[in-house]
Amino acid sequence: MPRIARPEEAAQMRTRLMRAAYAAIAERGFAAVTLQDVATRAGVSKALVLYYFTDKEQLLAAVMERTDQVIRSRAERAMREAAASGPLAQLDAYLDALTIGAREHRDFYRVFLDFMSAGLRSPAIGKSTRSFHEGCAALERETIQRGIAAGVFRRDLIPAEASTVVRALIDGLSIQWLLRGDEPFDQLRRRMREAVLAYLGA
Amino acid sequence: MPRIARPEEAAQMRTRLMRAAYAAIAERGFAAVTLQDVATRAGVSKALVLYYFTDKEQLLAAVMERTDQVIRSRAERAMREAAASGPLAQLDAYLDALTIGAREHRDFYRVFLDFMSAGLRSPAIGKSTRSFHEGCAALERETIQRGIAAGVFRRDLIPAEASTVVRALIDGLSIQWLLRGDEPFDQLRRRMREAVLAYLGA
Amino acid sequence: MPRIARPEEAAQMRTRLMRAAYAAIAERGFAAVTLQDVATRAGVSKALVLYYFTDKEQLLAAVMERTDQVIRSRAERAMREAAASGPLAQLDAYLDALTIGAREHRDFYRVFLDFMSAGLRSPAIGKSTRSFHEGCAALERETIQRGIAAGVFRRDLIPAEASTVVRALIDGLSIQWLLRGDEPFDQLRRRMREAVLAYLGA
Amino acid sequence: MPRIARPEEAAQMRTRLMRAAYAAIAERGFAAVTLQDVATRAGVSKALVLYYFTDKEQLLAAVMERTDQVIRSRAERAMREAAASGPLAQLDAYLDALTIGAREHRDFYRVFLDFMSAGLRSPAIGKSTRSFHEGCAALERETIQRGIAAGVFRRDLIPAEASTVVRALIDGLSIQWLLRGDEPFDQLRRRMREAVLAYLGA
DNA sequence: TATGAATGAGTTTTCATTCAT
DNA sequence: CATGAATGAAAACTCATTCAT
Repeated sequence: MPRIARPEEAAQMRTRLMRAAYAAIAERGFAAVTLQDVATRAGVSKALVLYYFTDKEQLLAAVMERTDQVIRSRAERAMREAAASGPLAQLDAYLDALTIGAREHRDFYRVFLDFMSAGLRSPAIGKSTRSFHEGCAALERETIQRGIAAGVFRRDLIPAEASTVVRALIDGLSIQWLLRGDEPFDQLRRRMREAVLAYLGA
Repeated sequence: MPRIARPEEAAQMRTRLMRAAYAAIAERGFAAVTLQDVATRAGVSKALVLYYFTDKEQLLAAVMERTDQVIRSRAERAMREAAASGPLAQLDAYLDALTIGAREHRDFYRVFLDFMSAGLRSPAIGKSTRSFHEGCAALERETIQRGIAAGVFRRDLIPAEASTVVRALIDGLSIQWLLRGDEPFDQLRRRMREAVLAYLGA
Repeated sequence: MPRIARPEEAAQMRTRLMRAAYAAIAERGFAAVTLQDVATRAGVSKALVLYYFTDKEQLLAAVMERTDQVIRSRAERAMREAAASGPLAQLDAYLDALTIGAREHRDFYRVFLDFMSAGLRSPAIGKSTRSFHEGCAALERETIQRGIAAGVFRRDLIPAEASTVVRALIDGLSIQWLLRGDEPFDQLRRRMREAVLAYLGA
Repeated sequence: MPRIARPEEAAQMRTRLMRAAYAAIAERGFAAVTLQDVATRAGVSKALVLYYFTDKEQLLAAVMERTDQVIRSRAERAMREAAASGPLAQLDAYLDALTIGAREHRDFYRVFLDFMSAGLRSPAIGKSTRSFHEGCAALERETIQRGIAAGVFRRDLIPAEASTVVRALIDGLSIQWLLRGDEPFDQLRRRMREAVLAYLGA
């Protein structure tokens, strides 16, 4: 546990290590990642990883926590910026924020898939994956409510239910795209948008 | 690689080992499963596992392959039996066949989540997860086509696209239910049915 | 331990297994040979090997014992047949009998090298390698004595010493030939003959 | 694969491990040596052995390589020092350098015998045993040439052939001495010297 | 702060050997 | 006689973690 002499540099190093770990998980899979992988990728010694994170589990939990924050705040910002343009534009902005690039999306779902699985056994990690799901659902709920109010979505939707369904579509379609391996990213984006809009009755 | 003297007993033992492995994965996770786990659960020695399966990877690949077969053939049978009762009944039969019990469903998605992830790196396993997805999609496509023809589903659906979406709903909702941990199983079933029907425009 | 119901067939099977073991050692090396190797090569089950030989060590000891007998009796016969033609012809006959073919010689020294090493730790095997060395030395001694008596070899030779040296030449040159891997077999035979004759002062 | 912080200490540890391995091979035989043996003998943990050597094969290859270097450089030095005293003295110096003690010689040929055998299947090890043989042959060749030039050895010797024969005598006699187990070391030395001189026609 | 050195606990895998049929 | 099934013991190797510097 580092005594924080220079807090900023410490935070930088932690970020560097978490990024290295994220990349390592995306490439080799959660279970196969070793501290050596992370250290090598970050250009530091294996021991340093455990200097900044108590143990491997803590590092990995921090990775998911950070991933949750990064992705969700990007989505939030996008929605805020599109708030004035109406529910449909806001929904598009949200979906765009979650699918910014093929490489990024592939890496994210590789990592996320592993974390969801790991979260079933590790409470610390489970907390972050749930936080991500719930955070996203909250954003979706908001847009859905507006859309219902604005009359662009079906009247009979229950926002809490519908947001769960929207989330399921995003996860489910992304996972299939990931497993297929060769499907164009644009097809995923189009399909996701259409499915969500169809479900919402837009 | 045993030369099989009594084929039936050999098949029984293989099944016993695959079941033990399935249970072990559901409980401890794909990556954490050891041959010892499997052996202990099956009540045999560690070495016997490798007598029936060349190595750990082969065993695990066989587990996913068998799981694919078991689940899919159950779904197929259910659909065949409901074929006469119309598309809606057939869809219900299909969904019921995929959600026969809380315990079973939880175990299946725990295992399946892990296998999807593992399949990204191991071709042998990837083959089975894709086979499962494609097999299910084929069944869904069939029902959707009938539903469109019978006028109970939206006209503008493209069966190949719609089956992908239905699959996404089933996977996505199941995963969320799994992660939440405490949600009643009936709620998942109801939500799944409603979401699918809403999407299909029934 | 087989109760010898049909002694001849039992002996045949033992021979078959020893031959298979010999070939396996030549190919894979003494240490790497498994009972499965031997069984597969002999076309029988692994368990049968241990039905005819108490354990692996016994089998291997028997292999060396048999090899000793086969090679030495061949050399003896050759020498007996050449007995009338004088010491030089007898020496040639002896050397020819020990170097009947490249393949055979390579296999024999591969196996013999391993057995010499193994004999350092296993008394049963050591007995056979010593027996081979001593048996050969006896044959050599005999010829040397005749050669000295006939005046074709150096007078100052002490047969017991000289036979040891001749044996060293045969072993040492064969081992070098084996290690080099690509040297023509005829070169070994020529060199061996010349070295022996030079040493004996012929 | 340690990045070396203190190169000297690392080299010391590597040497310590190679010595331990050498002793283990001499005692238990190449094939029977385990990493645990080596570790125990070196007074370190099993894992440390693999910290310094990628795997068991690398360690063993390094042992033979080092043995080759140690023995050959001793022989070279001895010959250099005796260079002024004439070919016969140089030959004696060479033979003395190769037979410095019963214990050492026994260990060396135990190890060497195993390595020769192992070198037939492992190229890395074969390289070292060949290097040893060739290096020794080169030294022998040199002395033989001088001896011929000085008129103390037979005129008709071809140095390249003769060095091979000398090497065969050294190996062959040493192996027999080793197998016999109880023969006085001096007898080996005397016999070796006499056989070599007799062959060279001194 | 940072790291190389060192280790212990665990995992897969191999194989001689036993045993019931 | 012969074999497939089953096992226990041991081996190489991996890796998170600790520690001295």
